[in-house]
Amino acid sequence: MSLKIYNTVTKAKEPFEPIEAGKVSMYVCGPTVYDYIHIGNARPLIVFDMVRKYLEQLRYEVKYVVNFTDVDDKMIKKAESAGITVDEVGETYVKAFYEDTALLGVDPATIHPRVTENIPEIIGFIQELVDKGFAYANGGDVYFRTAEFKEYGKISHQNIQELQFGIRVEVDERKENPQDFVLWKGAKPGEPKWESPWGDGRPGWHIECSAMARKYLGETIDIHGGGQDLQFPHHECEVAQSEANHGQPMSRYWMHNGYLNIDGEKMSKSLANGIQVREIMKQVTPQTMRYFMLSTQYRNPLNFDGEALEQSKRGVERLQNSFTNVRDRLSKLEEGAAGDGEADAQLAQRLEAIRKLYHDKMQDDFNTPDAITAMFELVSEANLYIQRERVSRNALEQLLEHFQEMNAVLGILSEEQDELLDDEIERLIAERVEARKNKQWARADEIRDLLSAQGILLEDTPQGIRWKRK
RNA sequence: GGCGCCAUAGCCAAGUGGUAAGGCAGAGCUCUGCAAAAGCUUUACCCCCAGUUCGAGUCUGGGUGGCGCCUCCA
Repeated sequence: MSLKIYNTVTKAKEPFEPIEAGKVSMYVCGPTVYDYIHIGNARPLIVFDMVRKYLEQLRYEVKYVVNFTDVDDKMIKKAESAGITVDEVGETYVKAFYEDTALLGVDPATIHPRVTENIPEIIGFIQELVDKGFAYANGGDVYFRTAEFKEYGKISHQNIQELQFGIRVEVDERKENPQDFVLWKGAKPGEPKWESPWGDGRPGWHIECSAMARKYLGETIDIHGGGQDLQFPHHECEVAQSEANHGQPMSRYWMHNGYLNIDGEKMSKSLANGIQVREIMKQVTPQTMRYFMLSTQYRNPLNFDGEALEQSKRGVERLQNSFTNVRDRLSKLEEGAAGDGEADAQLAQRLEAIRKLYHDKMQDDFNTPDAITAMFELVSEANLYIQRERVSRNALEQLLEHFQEMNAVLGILSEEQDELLDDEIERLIAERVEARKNKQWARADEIRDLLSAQGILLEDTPQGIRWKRK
């Protein structure tokens, strides 16, 4: 089996073939840095982090670009209300972005370019469009001439004639056609501005991605991703700009993740149900959040609520217990321990089947729910195996390696080794071992309760005592 | 008005022609000094009605019920 990706443009799963063998260029639209990122931002971040990591697991060299929009209306408004500069707003929330994504187990992209650092490239891009007749200046603004781009509508699958323009947002009278969109906005007094052939101003929203994708990844890239909400108008406009200018596809594959709803409703300012990542992550581990986000296929809608989170937490506990217990069993294994040859052979066979399941599902348009199922099957095998009297070092290591392979992409297990780092606790554990040997059950229970109050759970196994943090 | 998505057990969620994965929760049992962890057992007329087919959650048509987009929300 080979990797298949659902392409929004063709509405079908297509075999993945990058432009250059062994390499993948990937662009995902990042946030406008005017506030802390919210739980809705977290979904594409986690989804495409997973995609990137899986591609890397397949040995692709991935160049991953996520931009920051650090100048636009919202930025300006924020700067005004906070009494600071637009640059300062950007600095603050870019920094916060890195902190918050780290809480989600999301790795930084290869490059995080900012709009304000790419103004010359953006102006150059617009100039090319003007020169080619795909754009026109009017009253300090520059607009894209949608009538000149025949394929306008191919991302959102909208018939341009049927779109109702001006319903939600007023149509600017400087446009030739209502469906035209702005590439360059003339600056109003007090707004951030850059010099351009059309007067002082700043880039429109869509042009930045076209310009930066080209600069960092080339005229045609392999994968372009983002939330479904960006499908129209943002990606539609990006495609129009880039393909009008270059005469070749902007991206071979377009991926869009589904919406994240909150308590069954769309997250919106009017409902005031937005949840900041940094707030919710005070209560949730990265593993639980990723489990939650990846337990539904990325294209489907996902509902965020307390129960879903609780269920995710329990699921992670089962996975984590198994992983930790395998490692514990390995640590207690005496030198030269031999397993049961037949059982080991059987296990090896099962592990291979589970590994295949994982990859088959991941390669089917990143079916992470089924990939997680594969991990649960691994849990079942692991739990049965470690209860055997005779186990082999090799088999235990194999189990751990299979956990780790899946986890490298999913990030739903903590692989950190807990340390006790406390002599008093170690003393109590040792004392309890003695107490149990002498059948002093009252004392044994007392110690267990004592440690439980300190967040240390004790579990008795045939191989000895096992402890873990709550 | 146009375009599109979704409907599977109490909850979450796979499955796209061959008599329904997995997880959470619940019940019972086993193991355990007691626990915990774990194991075993147990829970589905796949929204409705037609049709295609030897055979349909799975394809087609029609309903019903949710939801999204239609210029700056990931």
